[in-house]
Amino acid sequence: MKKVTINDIAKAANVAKSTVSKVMNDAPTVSPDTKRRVRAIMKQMNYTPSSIATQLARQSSSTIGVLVDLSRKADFLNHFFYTIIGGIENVAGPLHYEVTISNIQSTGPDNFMNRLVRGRKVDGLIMEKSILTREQTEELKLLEFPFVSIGQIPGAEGISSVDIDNTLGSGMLTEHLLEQGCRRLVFLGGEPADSIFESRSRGFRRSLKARGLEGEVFCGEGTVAEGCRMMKNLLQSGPVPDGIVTISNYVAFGVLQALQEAGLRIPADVCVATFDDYPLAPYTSPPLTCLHLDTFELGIQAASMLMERIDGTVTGVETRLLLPTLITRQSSLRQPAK
Amino acid sequence: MKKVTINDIAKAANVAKSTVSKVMNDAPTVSPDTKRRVRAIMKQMNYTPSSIATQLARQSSSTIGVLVDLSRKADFLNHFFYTIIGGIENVAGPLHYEVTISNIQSTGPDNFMNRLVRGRKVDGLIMEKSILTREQTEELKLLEFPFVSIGQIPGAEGISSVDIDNTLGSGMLTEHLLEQGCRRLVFLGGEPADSIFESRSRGFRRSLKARGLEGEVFCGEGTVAEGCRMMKNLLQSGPVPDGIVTISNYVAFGVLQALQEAGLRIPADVCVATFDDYPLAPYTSPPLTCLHLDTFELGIQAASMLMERIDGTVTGVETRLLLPTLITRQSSLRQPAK
DNA sequence: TTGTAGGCGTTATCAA
DNA sequence: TTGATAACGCCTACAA
Repeated sequence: MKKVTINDIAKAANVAKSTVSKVMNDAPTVSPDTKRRVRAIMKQMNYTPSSIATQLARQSSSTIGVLVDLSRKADFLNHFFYTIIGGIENVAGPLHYEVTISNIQSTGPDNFMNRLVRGRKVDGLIMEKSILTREQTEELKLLEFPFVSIGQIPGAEGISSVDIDNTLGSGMLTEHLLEQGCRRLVFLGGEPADSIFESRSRGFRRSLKARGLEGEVFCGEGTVAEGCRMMKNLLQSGPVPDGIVTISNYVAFGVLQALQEAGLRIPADVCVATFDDYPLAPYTSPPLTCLHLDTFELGIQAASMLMERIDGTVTGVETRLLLPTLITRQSSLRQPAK
Repeated sequence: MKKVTINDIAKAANVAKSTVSKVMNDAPTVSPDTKRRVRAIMKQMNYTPSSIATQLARQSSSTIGVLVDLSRKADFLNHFFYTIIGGIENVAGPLHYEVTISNIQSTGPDNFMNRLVRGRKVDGLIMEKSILTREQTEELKLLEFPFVSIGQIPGAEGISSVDIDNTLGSGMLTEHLLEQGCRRLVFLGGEPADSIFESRSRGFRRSLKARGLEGEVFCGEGTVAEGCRMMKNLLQSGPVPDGIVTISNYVAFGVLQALQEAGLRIPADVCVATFDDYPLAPYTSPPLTCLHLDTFELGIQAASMLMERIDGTVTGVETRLLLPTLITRQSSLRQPAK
């Protein structure tokens, strides 16, 4: 596979290589005639320009980087990664940008800041909210390097981000349960350190307060086992709640188990509604009422925000919040909708 | 952010830029003294070499491409993508290779073959078995372009690939059920056109035959609903099987539902064992016996095979098969292991 | 409308 | 041990 370069084309077409270059970029200062001729030769010789040489000449990598922490296995990203990447590629591709995945290893001088940012391997960066340190975000801002966070970074101002509107989302779940006649609501969450727990539980409390009600919030590991344990505790101590909002499908699954073991009827005795809509959620017994999060759109928005910043169209800080969708199923439907 | 180049360093250090280059590559023909001096200046001026310029000079992109079809939503990759990428990055990263994800859109002259392969944007390619056309694989072979397939391509010879040993895997599941005393076994699969169905059902049949037994094989869409439907059909027509091997967690989930609705006891009346080990599998009722597939290792093997071919260490065609792991849970354990 | 020449930031090959 | 100098393959004034 010997590579044919712009020079070969120039020779074969009997023109200067600058003319060939102009043809490739469809410059208006080239006669239609030579354009045709050069193009024919390019096709005939099976020529494709070297993207690397173009990048060097243009001083742009035409690549956006997606930074992940591959050492974290049970990540939010784990389940949504493919879809998010799909969304990103969906806007980057048509703009002739490549998407590269980079593991963020802080080890040595080979870290992403040097490799990708200073080494100009990428023109911009997208990452999950919690993988950058404070210093790293500051450095990126200082370098005026374009980047967009997926998920809002709590406490960090001046960073553009896209996120699901978690607070609104738990409001939707909560109000749905209230509409179904629930009055003693409980929110079962995950890791308290995770900012998602904060925003979701906040929406829960706020919705209740708007109706003059109150509800308790619990947190744990966010696993099936933990959801089950938390629910069992609730059943033993104090009055049994009649509506449960959970932070994830895992916790919801544990809750369903605990309730069934206790012989409670769902949704007659207790309604359950949860964040996330995993593929199996329609098939639990009973099927789970879920809040669907459009992660493909999350990727699209993140990438389009980034592209705006890369080409300089937009400079300011911006946060876009996406609306979740409530999907009602049996676990919360007391009077089946018609 | 004004960029400091090799020239700036050369000037500041009072040496030729070729010397600076040598220092960067730790050439033995540079005195330790100047090395120290140049390095100090590089650090002081916060210099990082331009990877693009390096790539052009070295005629290598130091990038491997992962080709996916992002238009296919419910893909095998959907669930394992993150882990596979993790494995790939795990070998590419330390070798200073970047990993870029590319959507395979055949549209126009902007297809991957031109953009990535001919445009030399990547040094090699990894893709899922079924996204390349026959012509494309032939063209890659013709160009002697390094690529590795995840999953064996049925009928296509001369392509290096990594795969789970599916035939062996269904053998493991089948024999496990036989050991538990099952005698009337059935295999419930997915799309018959998918080569995975072929290899997995083959292993099922082969295992039974080795013991002088036979079992029926059914196929469908591979969804929960379809699994449920297939199982119900089985319960109505003919003798009820006492052991079910399913091609995926989805089908298994449907099977569990059907069996429970029919009032059959698991595993007393019917045992269930399935391919794949999704996060919720330990929490179904009863917990599912699964065949765990090490997708991280899949990524590792694919990437290391590719790297061998990129640097020319290995040239021949090779297929690596990975051993799955049987994880026994209640759905198939008649006499609880001690 | 086309061609010439220099630049993008490295690496590599020789001389010095 | 170092330093010119020419690649690498493309883009972009500017000149013809």
